[in-house]
This record gives sequence, C-alpha cells and structure tokens, in this order.
Amino acid sequence: MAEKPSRKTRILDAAEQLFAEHGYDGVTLRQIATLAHVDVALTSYHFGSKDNLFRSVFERRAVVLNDVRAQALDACMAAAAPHPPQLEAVIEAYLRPLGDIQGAADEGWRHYLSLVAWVNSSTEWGNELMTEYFNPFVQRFIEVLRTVLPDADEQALFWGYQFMSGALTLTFADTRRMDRLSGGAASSTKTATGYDHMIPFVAAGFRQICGHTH
Amino acid sequence: MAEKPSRKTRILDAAEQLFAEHGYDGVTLRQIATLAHVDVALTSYHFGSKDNLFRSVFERRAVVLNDVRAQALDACMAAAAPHPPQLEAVIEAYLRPLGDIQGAADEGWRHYLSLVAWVNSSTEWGNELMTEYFNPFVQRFIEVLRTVLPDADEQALFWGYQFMSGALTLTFADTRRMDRLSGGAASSTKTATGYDHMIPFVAAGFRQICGHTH
DNA sequence: GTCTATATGTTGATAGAC
DNA sequence: GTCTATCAACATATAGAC
Repeated sequence: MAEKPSRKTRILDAAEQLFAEHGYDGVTLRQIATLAHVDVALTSYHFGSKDNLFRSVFERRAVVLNDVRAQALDACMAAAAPHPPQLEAVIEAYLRPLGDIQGAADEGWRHYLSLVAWVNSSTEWGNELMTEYFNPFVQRFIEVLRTVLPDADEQALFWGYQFMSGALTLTFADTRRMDRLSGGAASSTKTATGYDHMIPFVAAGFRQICGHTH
Repeated sequence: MAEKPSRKTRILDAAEQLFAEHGYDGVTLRQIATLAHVDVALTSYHFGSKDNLFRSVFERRAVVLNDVRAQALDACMAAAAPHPPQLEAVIEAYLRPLGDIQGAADEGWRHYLSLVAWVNSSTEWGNELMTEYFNPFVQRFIEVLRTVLPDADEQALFWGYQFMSGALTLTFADTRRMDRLSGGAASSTKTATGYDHMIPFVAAGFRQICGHTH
C-alpha cells in the first residue's frame, strides 16, 4: 500500500511543504496544485476552502505526534518508577522525539515541524491551533515537571515552558542564520547536535528558576 | 516637534503594525494606506514597491536598537572592568533593553519587536535582514560571552545563542498562548516578569553547556 | 506631494461537462 | 473524482491632473 499517493494526499503534502515555507498568506492554491501535479479545482472539491485545507494539514500529523510524545513520557516515567524521573529525563522525553523526527529521512515530517514552528509564532493561528491540538499533552508534561520540581512556583513553570518552546521552534524553523553567524562552526543542519545541547541547556534553565530537584 | 507626523511617517507606522501582526503577505498596501489615513498611491510614491516599504520599516529602528544595546553592553563591561563581567550581567545587558522596550508605553516599538520576531522566524526574510542589520552586534556579544566562558567550545556558544534567541523572539511574538495554557497563572502581558525569569534561565543554560565561568 | 483614474495581473471559489 | 471555463474581487503599480 501507499504505492501511489492519492491526489488528496498529494494536495496535503504539497500544502504542508508550501505553508511551512511561506506561511498561510504566502501560498496560493494554484502553487499547491502545481506542486501536487493536480488541478486547482480539486483543492476546493476535497477541502472546500483554503482555510480548511490549512487546518486539515495541521490536524493530519498532530494526533500522531501526540501519540509519539505521550509514549516517550510514559517510558520515561516507567523507567524511573516508583521514583519520580530525573529532570533531564523529562526534558529529554519532551524534546528528543522531535529531534529524531527532524533528523530522520522523512521530508513530510520535517515540513510539518517547520509548519508547527510557523503556527506557534503566528498571532492569527498560534493561539487557536496550538491550544486545540497540543495543549492537552503540554499540560500533562507540565504536571510531570511539577512533581520533579516541587519548589517551583506556578509562574516560573510556565515561563520555563515558554522559553523551551521558543528555543525549540526556532530550531524547527531552520532559517540557517546560525550557519552564517558562526562562519560554519555550527550548522543548523546538524540537528542531533542541536538537541544534544538543547536538553541540558533547558534542564539547567528550569532548575535555576524553579528551585532544585527532589 | 513631531506634533503631526508626516504622511510618510504614518505609512511607516501603519506598515510596521500590520506587518508585525500579519506578516509580509498577509497585508495589502490598501490596508496600510487605510490605517495611515492616506491614499494608496502614496505608498508607491514614497517607497516604490511593497518590498522596499517592508525593508524601510525594518531598517528604521534597527540602527537605534543597535545603539541602545551597544551602550548596555559597554556599561556592563565598564562596571566590571578591569575584570570580565559576570555571565548574568552579560545576558542581562543583552536582554533587558528589549524587556524595557516591550514594557514601555511606546506602541511603535512594541510593534517593531513583534516584527523582528516575525522576521527572525521567516525563512524568506530572516536570513537576509537579521544578518544584515543585527549580526555585527550579535557577533560582538558572542565575543564577550567567549571571554566570560573561556572553556566553551565554538558550537556550544552558537547553539546557546540560538536557544536564547528563540526564547526571546517567542516572547516578542506575544501569541497569548501562555495565558490560556496556564489558566491565567502566568500572563504574557507581564513582560517584566518574563525577563526576570528569562535572564537566569538563559544564564544557567549557557553555564551548563559552555563550562563554568572564570 | 497628493490625488483620480486606470492598467494588468492574480486571487479563491464555483458551475457544469465528462 | 476530475477537468474546463469562468466569475467577481482584489492585488500592485503607474500615468497624469492638480
């Protein structure tokens, strides 16, 4: 199966890539249809409106992503049980699956993460879509963080999450600015290296503003 | 002076606000002209093309911003001389001026920071504009960081900067997602609180991945 | 500098043949 | 499901009167 993707799937794939690269308003239905090797009218037939196509793209992989991340968090807690896990392990469970996706061969998933980065920074879509699809898992993640950082006050926990989220999504966006800034010493294409640094960076940040662990 | 802003200035102000809110493609020259209470044709007369208007908006405050930040960094180093400053002081010099701007009454500057956030995450404009206008100062900042973190390897320094930049720009974007996520416990409108947390968070992160100070 | 009028192209969406 | 043909609305940009 999946030998020949259906036209509907090709539209989703093309839209995913182009929306990720240029944002909602930066893409026309004609560009999407062209990339998908499909007639423009088909986008309307399958998805009704451009707005609905965008939502469909966002929704498609959101549920899969939530599953992967929930499993990583489960595994992290099971490995430490009956004790609470280490802070680093919790952060790792949150970030590493995304690093694996970004480093994998699958282009579609890379485009999707780039799209999430765009949505997360968007004032128009960010609040609505991120809240609807990702808040439940994020809330669970923060609950786990709270058990690991018992002295943390409410505000610090959420600010810490915001900083982590910002660091993460800029890495998704992959503007290659770092490559030029560093003169080639550090490259945004070396995603595994990025996550190897991101996890201890974020963990240390949380520990600093949320009191020490255990 | 500055009693009545010129039409040209009003166009810049309106464009700044709308580009920050909706991105380059999400705004039309007509919307800009309407908000500026000006005829559409004036945008072409004063700025030629939409592309050039966008660049003009970005450029206008970039030089001012670089001055403010350079002064903060100078003051930080002068206060510690002849010794190198504390890591926290260097991070503070980098971040606090932006927090002050964000917390101030000036709407124009707030829009500008939001625009910078958008540009920083944009694959199309990010590399070009950020590199041109902000890389020189950022490079100087990283040089100072290197003296404070002598054991840091090249890569870690740039990844740390990338994480800080991501945390910062998401705070600029102000999607108000955190307000809902936290059920009101933490609000993205309380910018001073955000920077009070961001500075120790980032400093601890740098210390973790770049070796200890002095 | 500022406006009116207009040129020229593109947009998202639909109606209807196949 | 897929295509052709077409729509009205809107885009950026310019030419020329004032």
